[in-house]
Amino acid sequence: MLDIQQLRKELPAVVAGLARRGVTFDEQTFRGLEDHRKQLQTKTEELQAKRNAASKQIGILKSRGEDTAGVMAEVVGVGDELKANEVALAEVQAKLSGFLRTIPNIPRSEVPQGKSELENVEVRRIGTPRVFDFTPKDHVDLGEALGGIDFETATKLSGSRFTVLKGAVARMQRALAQMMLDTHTAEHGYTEVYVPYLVSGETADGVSSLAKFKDDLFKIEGRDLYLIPTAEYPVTNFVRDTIVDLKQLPLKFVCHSPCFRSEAGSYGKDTRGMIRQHQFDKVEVLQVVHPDKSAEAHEELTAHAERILQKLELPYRTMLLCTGDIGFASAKTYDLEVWLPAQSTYREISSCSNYEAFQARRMMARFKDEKGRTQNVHTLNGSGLAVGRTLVAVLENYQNADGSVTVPETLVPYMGGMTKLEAGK
RNA sequence: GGAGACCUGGCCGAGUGGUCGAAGGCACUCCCCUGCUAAGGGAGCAUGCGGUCAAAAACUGCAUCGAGGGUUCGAAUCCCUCGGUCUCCGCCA
Repeated sequence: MLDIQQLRKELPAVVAGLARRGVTFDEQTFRGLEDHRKQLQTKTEELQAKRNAASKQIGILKSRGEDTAGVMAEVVGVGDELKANEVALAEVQAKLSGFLRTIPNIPRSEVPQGKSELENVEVRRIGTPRVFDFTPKDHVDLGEALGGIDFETATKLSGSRFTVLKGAVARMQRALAQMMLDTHTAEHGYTEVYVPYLVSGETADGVSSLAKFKDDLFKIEGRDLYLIPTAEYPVTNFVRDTIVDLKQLPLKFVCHSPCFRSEAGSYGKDTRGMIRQHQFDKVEVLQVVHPDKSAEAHEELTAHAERILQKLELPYRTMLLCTGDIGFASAKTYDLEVWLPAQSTYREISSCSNYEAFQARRMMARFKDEKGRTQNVHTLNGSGLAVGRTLVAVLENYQNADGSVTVPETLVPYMGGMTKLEAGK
């Protein structure tokens, strides 16, 4: 959510900032609602003050045993008038809040202007894609030949966009998650957390706009519960409605969780394989920081995610998303894209965002600053990494001509010493 | 699933219709006193949204005692619904 104070005082700057991401801020509607709100609020509070004063007076008179009829008569009509105003005010405030909560964040100035992902900017490219002396298979062919990926059974159980993993491939997925967790806790200073995979609507709306994105979430029928699309949902809400002590910042959490996405609107996209699934595992890193530190923390957090790719020796590139491709709540986002030889292309495997105070305002996450004033914290998070896609990348990049897959060195200890995935083993 | 108890400020804890945003204590901050890792005295110390204001400070209005409704001139206090916590029974991994 944007800062209402900023909207009141620096509206042109906000309008310009949003225009960069192709969003037209409806000034008319905002001004109309805001004026209406002000008028109703003033009126309502006046009436409340009147009622409060009279009631207090009645209390005093009664305690003295004096007559209260006169004062009573004065407030006779106030109740109804007040009620009407309160109802109207609540309506306007709900509208205003609903309006504001669907306005996306303003991109930072260094975020490049652009319309779509085509205009994202490559920041760096690490590692060189391997040159194969045979035609590399994709993970579907590799996995099925190894007996480790079973889409048929998954489809029988749950329909499309689900996967069953077996044997050493299933273990490799577990190994990847373990390695990521160990790296972020032992080397990067994050605290591991385990969280609910179902969250309330309020929690969901804290990190992003529930109104805008509820079609992307799986909802529990008849209950105010949603399957999390990322651990960001529960973990960022740790600080909802709290005032964090300055000394506690930065908070750094890492969480391994399954993620559930309805993928409504992506029919026909990535239908083959386990690139786009209704359920996948992800290790998410999150930070809650002092506003002065978020830009720096964003670079650091992105480097933490990159470290996993480096350990796995997977070629990747880091993209700075342009204004047209950046997420709703984000002020700046880096995507990490891993090389997939079968597709001869880089595919997103991580997204690292600085939300600045956008989420903090939505969820009332604050801290007391050096001068003792309450301020919103800044929140950041990133995938470190999407485990399913990492498995895909390892299978494809480490495949051999005979269909076996070499286990990346860093994973060997997590695989019980196994150095190669082979069919039938 | 059944029965009962309960939900007040960072924490503990008073308060069952009227000068209550809320006693007291602890914690914390500042000041004073004190020659010793302590004690004493004083002051301050919730959050949100408005207004005065360029802004800060300050002042001020309104709201908030789990959430939402209701009764009332007036609700932390009474009623209803929901949520949560605890205890006992049942059931279960």
